[in-house]
Amino acid sequence: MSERRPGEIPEATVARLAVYLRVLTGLVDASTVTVSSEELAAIAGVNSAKLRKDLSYLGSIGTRGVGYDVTLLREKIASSLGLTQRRTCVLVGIGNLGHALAGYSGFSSRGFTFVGYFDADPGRMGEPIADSQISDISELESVVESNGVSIGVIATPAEAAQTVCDRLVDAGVTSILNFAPSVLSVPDNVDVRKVDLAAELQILSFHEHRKSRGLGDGLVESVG
Amino acid sequence: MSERRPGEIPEATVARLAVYLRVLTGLVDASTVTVSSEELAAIAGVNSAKLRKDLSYLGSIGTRGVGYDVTLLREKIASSLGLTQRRTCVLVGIGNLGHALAGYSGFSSRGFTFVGYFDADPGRMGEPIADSQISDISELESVVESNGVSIGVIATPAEAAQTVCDRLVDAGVTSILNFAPSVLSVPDNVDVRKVDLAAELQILSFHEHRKSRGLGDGLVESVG
DNA sequence: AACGGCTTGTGAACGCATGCACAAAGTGAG
DNA sequence: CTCACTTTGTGCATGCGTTCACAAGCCGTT
Ligand SMILES: NC(=O)c1ccc[n+]([C@@H]2O[C@H](COP(=O)([O-])OP(=O)(O)OC[C@H]3O[C@@H](n4cnc5c(N)ncnc54)[C@H](O)[C@@H]3O)[C@@H](O)[C@H]2O)c1
Ligand SMILES: NC(=O)c1ccc[n+]([C@@H]2O[C@H](COP(=O)([O-])OP(=O)(O)OC[C@H]3O[C@@H](n4cnc5c(N)ncnc54)[C@H](O)[C@@H]3O)[C@@H](O)[C@H]2O)c1
Repeated sequence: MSERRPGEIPEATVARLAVYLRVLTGLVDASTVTVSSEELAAIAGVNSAKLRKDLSYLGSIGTRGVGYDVTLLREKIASSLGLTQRRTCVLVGIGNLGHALAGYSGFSSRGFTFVGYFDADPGRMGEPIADSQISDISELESVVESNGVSIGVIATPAEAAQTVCDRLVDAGVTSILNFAPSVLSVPDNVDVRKVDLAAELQILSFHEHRKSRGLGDGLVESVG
Repeated sequence: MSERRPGEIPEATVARLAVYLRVLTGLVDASTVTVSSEELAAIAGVNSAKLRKDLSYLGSIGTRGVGYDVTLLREKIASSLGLTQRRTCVLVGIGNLGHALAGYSGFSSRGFTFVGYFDADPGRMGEPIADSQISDISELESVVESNGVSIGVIATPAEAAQTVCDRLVDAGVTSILNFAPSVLSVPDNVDVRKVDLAAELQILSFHEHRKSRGLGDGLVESVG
């Protein structure tokens, strides 16, 4: 009953696998051959037992008494994350943030190929961007369909996000990364991840607040 | 033992409070007076029981049979997140991403004031940016100390992140938002949140992989 | 003032995630 | 081959987070 089917990796683990992958790539570059769970966990900033449990979902990869083969482990994680094939993406909303994302080389080096950059502003049409150019949003569907794009990145204002999302989904996109501060509704088969930078700062603000509260006195304010 | 001290809000709840706050601000703008947990939860995209439990950590705010006073609830959440005072921040690393962040108006409108933009590139010194200008990284400490800055945002390359982080912490910053793909070590009293965009795409990639696996056959690939 | 209808606040059950602690399993020396 | 040493993989306990379900409480009506 508590058995987890092979291939069923917990969500929290998946998020950390991406971190391990990055660390391992660094180790490969440094020609490191093997690494113990203790070392790897230290670099990745996690508990070593947690790391071993995470890796155990991929099967038995390590060698007791030795550790993990860096190259092999890296490949195994990449394969689990579906990174053996490059994934095609489109970016919608080429403003402030969109330009930064388009100019970032880290996506390509990690296996993501952007095949389209779309904006609604007619004045931006044709503007060169990252070895390509900005296309009109009207071409979204044809590019998505002809390239079999599976991931859409939304960097439009919040008001436009749901509309853009609907168009992406209708065209066949099944994963969305949303930078707009808005909640998207999508069918069950579509995954959405959001990046809410203002919320990140507010969470930090909360902890600042909590810390400064503790300094003055040990009293808890209570009304009523 | 299972009692939670008043003021002790779970981490998962804090993250959602930021979302509720944004939704409520929208409702205030639309002159909405009261809202039920069911309505608010629908807009925020969460389960209504979860929302009520989240709000219950702030005290008893709603009115049974009626719902929540939008303005009051908004203020209560803002206060819990420590947003009654504006928070001062600095941004380090004014490249691709740094420019986008500096040009974003959403931070200021949500209570965050950036009092310094720093870069190590001498060629960028004095370049105008967001009603201010780029300062040399050597001025970091004095600006942080004289403004009582509590939040530092790092948008430098990964190699520089730990060094910048150490300087921020030494200067008195106690919260850090890190965009560089690197794990930062900090003292216990400092909070770090990281935004790893490539990891976000990799998590989506995992789910794409999982989805496409289920389509072909029910077989699990296993290498003996 | 009593009642019916609605919505909050929360007890309780469940499931997921974390971390300890150790048996199992491999290595290498002698 | 045996033994001492190292490190993995995991059973188990604990804690956190989510969801259900409902008693408690408030409002408007009669
Ligand atoms: N810039 C940041 O650092 C930052 C930080 C946090 C959140 N965000 C969020 O990211 C999103 C983008 O921010 P930005 O600063 O780049 O805004 P921006 O206004 O600079 O850019 C938005 C772009 O989207 C385009 N657009 C508008 N409607 C569109 C549509 N229907 N289809 C296609 N394109 C459309 C606009 O023409 C514009 O180019 C916003 O939702 C913002 O809240 C940005
Ligand atoms: N641009 C993106 O969309 C994006 C996406 C994901 C992650 N990131 C990460 O965000 C970070 C910044 O990305 P970017 O695209 O803006 O890179 P960038 O190279 O355009 O900008 C980095 C800036 O940091 C400055 N810098 C370098 N060392 C410094 C130091 N010690 N002190 C102060 N400033 C220093 C550089 O002069 C440069 O201006 C990187 O770590 C990158 O991996 C960026």
